[in-house]
Amino acid sequence: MQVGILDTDSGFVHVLVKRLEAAGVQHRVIASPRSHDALVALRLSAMIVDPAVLGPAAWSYLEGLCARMPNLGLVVCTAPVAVAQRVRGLRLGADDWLTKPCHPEEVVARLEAVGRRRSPWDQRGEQAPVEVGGLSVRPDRFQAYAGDASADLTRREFELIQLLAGREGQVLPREEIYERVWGYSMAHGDRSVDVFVRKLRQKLEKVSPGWRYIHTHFGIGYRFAAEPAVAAPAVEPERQGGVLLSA
Amino acid sequence: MQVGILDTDSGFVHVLVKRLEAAGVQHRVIASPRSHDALVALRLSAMIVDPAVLGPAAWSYLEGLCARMPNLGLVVCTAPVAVAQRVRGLRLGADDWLTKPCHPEEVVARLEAVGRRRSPWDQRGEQAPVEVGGLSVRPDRFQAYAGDASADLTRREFELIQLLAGREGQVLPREEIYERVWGYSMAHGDRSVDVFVRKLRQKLEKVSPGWRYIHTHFGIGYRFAAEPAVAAPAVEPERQGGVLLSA
DNA sequence: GGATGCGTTCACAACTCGTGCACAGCTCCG
DNA sequence: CGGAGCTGTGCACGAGTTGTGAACGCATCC
Repeated sequence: MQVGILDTDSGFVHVLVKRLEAAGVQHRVIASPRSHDALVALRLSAMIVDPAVLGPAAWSYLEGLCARMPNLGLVVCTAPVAVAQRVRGLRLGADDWLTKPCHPEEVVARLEAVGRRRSPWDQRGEQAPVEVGGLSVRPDRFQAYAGDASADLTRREFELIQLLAGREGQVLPREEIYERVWGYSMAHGDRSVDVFVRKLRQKLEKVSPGWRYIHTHFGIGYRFAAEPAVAAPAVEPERQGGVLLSA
Repeated sequence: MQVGILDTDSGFVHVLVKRLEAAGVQHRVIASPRSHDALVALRLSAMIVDPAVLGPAAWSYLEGLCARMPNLGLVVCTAPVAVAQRVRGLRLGADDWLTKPCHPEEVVARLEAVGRRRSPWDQRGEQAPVEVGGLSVRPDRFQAYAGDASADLTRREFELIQLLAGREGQVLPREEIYERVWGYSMAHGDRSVDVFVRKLRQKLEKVSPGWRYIHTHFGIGYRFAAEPAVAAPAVEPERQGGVLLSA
């Protein structure tokens, strides 16, 4: 988990950093506000923010941040403010809202609590393997099995197939896939999803030849379902024409 | 989201319940501690707990709860305690820890923040499938089902059948169909609706042979209704058409 | 420092879907 | 019964979407 700290209170930041180090949490201090794109590039899992740093545009900045990176864990840490402010922040998308002075140990604990919920695939060891149509995806090994064949999966590949197989039969729009796997919203022209679908198809083809698992829905996204590859399944492929009428 | 409230502070509970009602959140008050199994049966998404209710076994009770229901959002709400206690609770698996007195509005906001993260794929409001005369159109799959046969639908096809089937029995004028599905008004001489009706008829015929779902009303538009395809043209049961035209 | 593996981006090929058109078949009305 | 106007159907084109191979940057590991 990579945590970003956006705050100017150097004393607080210093103490916090020491705690994070003690807890073995990766982190980086962000001295001044940055564009959302710049933050995306940092690949953060969570952020600790004091909106005071952001000046008058704080609310819209936070709102934009939550829109751009829906999977970012956001812990706000401010001087005492009215309840209404805290509620507004939480409604906006913040995961927690602490009031200074706060104990760094508690900040870390809350950060971990947020992270625990944030991305289910981080706790993959505890997740039950997904078993669909003769294929099983094992979270504890980053592998896909079918019979006695198996394929190693990279992190992205694993997250992608985990998401797809976990929603067997449903068509997942590209945007949703991107948000859930990558953690932030898709930029126009981004083809990463397609590329990883291709990689997965290649690996699955090797593991379980003659079967097709990831189906394209043109203009929408992808759907996971175990179906024989070539032989025409009951209704699926349309070979249009009078055949239909004569049937 | 079904929320459980486990607390004996009746004043607090009362105010909280009113807030939850105002926010339209399903909830139920749990007067006294129950076994984990009993809680599982309640199908809660989240819980608000004051561990004071639990007596000396509070920690182990909470620990067991988190182990038994890892997906349960857990918001703890106590009288002031030491930081170490809060940290312990959060580490144990609690998602948030509030100190009384706390504003009910904030409790609800934090509950929602927890729910937002809890399990991302539970919260996607799934559109209900349209079920008409043995045919079901599933919005989450972009498919039409009848029995065990199914057909993939393209976006336009799906939107069109969704509209028609959603207004079973009604005759929809071409212009209205066009405006609702295409989003803008039909140019003179545009035959797109007809073409897509044809495509849908082909696919539905294959999914559910012997049935006719999309009926033409000459000069007006189309009507969706499940009717056996009549091979015998002798006695036409289509007296409806004339009625409609004369009306 | 070099090698390897991963994620991303790019360019081009292949494909799908939506649409317009032409013609055939049908319905309604006089 | 015949004609005008709708509707059904097949075909083909083009824009936009997706598949695919390769190259690049970056991090990690030796």
